[in-house]
Amino acid sequence: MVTLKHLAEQLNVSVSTVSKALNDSPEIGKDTIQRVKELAKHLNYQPNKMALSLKSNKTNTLGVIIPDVLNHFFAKALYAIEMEATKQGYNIITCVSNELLSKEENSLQLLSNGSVDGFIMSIAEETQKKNKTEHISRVLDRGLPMVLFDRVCDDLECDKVIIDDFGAAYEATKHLLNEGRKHIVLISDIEKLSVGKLRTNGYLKALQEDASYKQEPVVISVTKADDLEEVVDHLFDSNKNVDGILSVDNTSGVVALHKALKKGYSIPEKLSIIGFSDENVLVFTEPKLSTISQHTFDIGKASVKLMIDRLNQKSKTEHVTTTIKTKLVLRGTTK
Amino acid sequence: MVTLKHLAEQLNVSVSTVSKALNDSPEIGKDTIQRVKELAKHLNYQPNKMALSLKSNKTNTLGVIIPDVLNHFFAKALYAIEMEATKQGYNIITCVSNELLSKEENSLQLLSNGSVDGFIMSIAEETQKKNKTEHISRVLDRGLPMVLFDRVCDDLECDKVIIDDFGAAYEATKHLLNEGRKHIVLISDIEKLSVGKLRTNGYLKALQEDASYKQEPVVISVTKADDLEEVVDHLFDSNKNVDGILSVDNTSGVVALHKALKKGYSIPEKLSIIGFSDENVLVFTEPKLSTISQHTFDIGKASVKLMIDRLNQKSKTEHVTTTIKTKLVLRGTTK
DNA sequence: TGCTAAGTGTTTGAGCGTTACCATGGCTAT
DNA sequence: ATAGCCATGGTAACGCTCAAACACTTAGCA
Repeated sequence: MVTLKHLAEQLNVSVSTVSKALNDSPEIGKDTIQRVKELAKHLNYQPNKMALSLKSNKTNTLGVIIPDVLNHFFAKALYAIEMEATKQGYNIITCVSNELLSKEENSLQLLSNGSVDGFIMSIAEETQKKNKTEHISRVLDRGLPMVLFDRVCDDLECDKVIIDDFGAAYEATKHLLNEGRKHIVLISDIEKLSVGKLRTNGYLKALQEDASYKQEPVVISVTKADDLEEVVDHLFDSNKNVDGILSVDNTSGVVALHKALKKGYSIPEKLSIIGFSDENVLVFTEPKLSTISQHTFDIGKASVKLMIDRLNQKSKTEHVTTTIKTKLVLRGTTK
Repeated sequence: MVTLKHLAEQLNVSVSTVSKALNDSPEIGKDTIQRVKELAKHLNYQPNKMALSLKSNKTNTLGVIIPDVLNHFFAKALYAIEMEATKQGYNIITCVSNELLSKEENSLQLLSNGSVDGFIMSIAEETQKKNKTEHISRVLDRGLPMVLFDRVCDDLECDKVIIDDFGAAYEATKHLLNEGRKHIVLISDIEKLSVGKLRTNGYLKALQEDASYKQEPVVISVTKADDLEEVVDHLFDSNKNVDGILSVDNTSGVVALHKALKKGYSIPEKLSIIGFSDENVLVFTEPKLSTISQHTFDIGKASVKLMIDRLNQKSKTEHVTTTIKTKLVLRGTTK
């Protein structure tokens, strides 16, 4: 690895002259600057990142902790974060918590040693269930900025990027009601998460507000351990007259659609289905699933922006919560 | 941030005493060690990563460059890499090349400044098409180790993790032939990639070896720009008698299955389909797609292992290529 | 003419947080 | 006394930047 010292020796000047020359300092003569730069280019000199970070106490690196890369939502968020971070001159160190509190604690711990300038994260399922946040507060106390996205925690004082989960589910349910649906079932594999609860509440509220809706609300909660297909089968068995399904997670809408088609429901004539996701699953369904689009890319991008704003201003301004708009996209599974 | 200096001041000992105490040096008295450790724990002291890296010229960080996080194969590989790296005490800096040569060059360049101890990467599509590898050689020349996985390049002297693409496709085609299929079509959206070509060759070889197979081989190549569904429609139109489909990429098998069902083919009686992927898409199909399983998790894990082996031995041993076994998993779309 | 003042281009030195090596001082045992 | 051991302190170095110091030139003025 070629260092300033090497350059300095070759050019018979001091290390700091080389340093200043490379940084275009006005203190240095023009010809010297040129000589230095030429040699630097020729030897393919790269300033050592670690030395820079040590000196400046800035790493230009963000820690990103997501619960699950195999979940398309998080993969896309990660993609957006990586894109935006790169654009802004930051690298990202990625950790996957695997929905586990312990891994989350571990990752935060390990990266809080000057490895990163801040964290962008979405909280693990276990963490939300147990409602443990000390590990996060500890990071915050150290003065490391943090942006939480999607799965946030109201108790924590930091910047956040969320969507209007309640409103989105409310609007989707409203749409089904306006179609004249009389037996709308909600299915969710995220009922334990903050976002899941909010979406369920949106559904309940919409039903409750509609005086002409007679049916009791039906919330079907699936856990990771359950066999999703079995649950969906059971859904149809125990709700013979179902004419609307709202899936508030990534995948159950697709499964419900397949099962419904197999059972001979005519879609969207007799049964409407609305899913909750980005466009990833569309290639897999026929007709195309109507969905609430989360604009995942914008969520990731906004998270990075908030982080960089925070890093650029040491003055401790109020914490910001950005809400990304969702959009109900009607395709083939709604009237 | 609490440093050795802080601890030293508080304890009225020198910095080097603290350093040695924390590292359990036999030079230091037992009681001192204990006093130091207690305070360190109490103040939540963390050794500064940057200072350590600067000193030791080791970062314990790996650069991971993948073409596309939204592709399930790469997401899973990334997951495996992250898991294994964490287990071995390494962090990963993730970059997404987006299948672009320029981003790949950029990422390698930016991280070759002492940010990482080595690279694990899979080559971008554009890079493979243009067959440009100088940016990779440059990294290798600098002495940074690199492990290429899946999309490799034979010209580069480094460790590699691959699967037997040729053999896997050959075996799958053989299976279709053994079922008595007489008109087997291959569909691929990765025909431009090294792995795609190998798989196609496996298919061709199997057909060629079967004297009783009369039909000309049909290779349908889809590009990103094409509408996959249209192409599949066209496949069925122009191959009325198709009775076997081998999809050598991640998604086209699922689309083919859907279209075939819609067109009324009875599967697997009249038509067999074999896809090429991990288990991710299964939840979306009915019947379940038979696939060649790539053991993506093992690929990621093996990549990290190779890298760490390489890092732990400075003696320049021969470069290794690990081949991960594939497995033909027969489910609902084959007899 | 001689001396200071100001400017120019450079070097020196300290410090970021660590650790490795060497030095020091106090003690005991011969 | 002095060799030998123990516990600790001091220094340099990793690669970098920044403030301060230093030469050396030129201008300004008595």
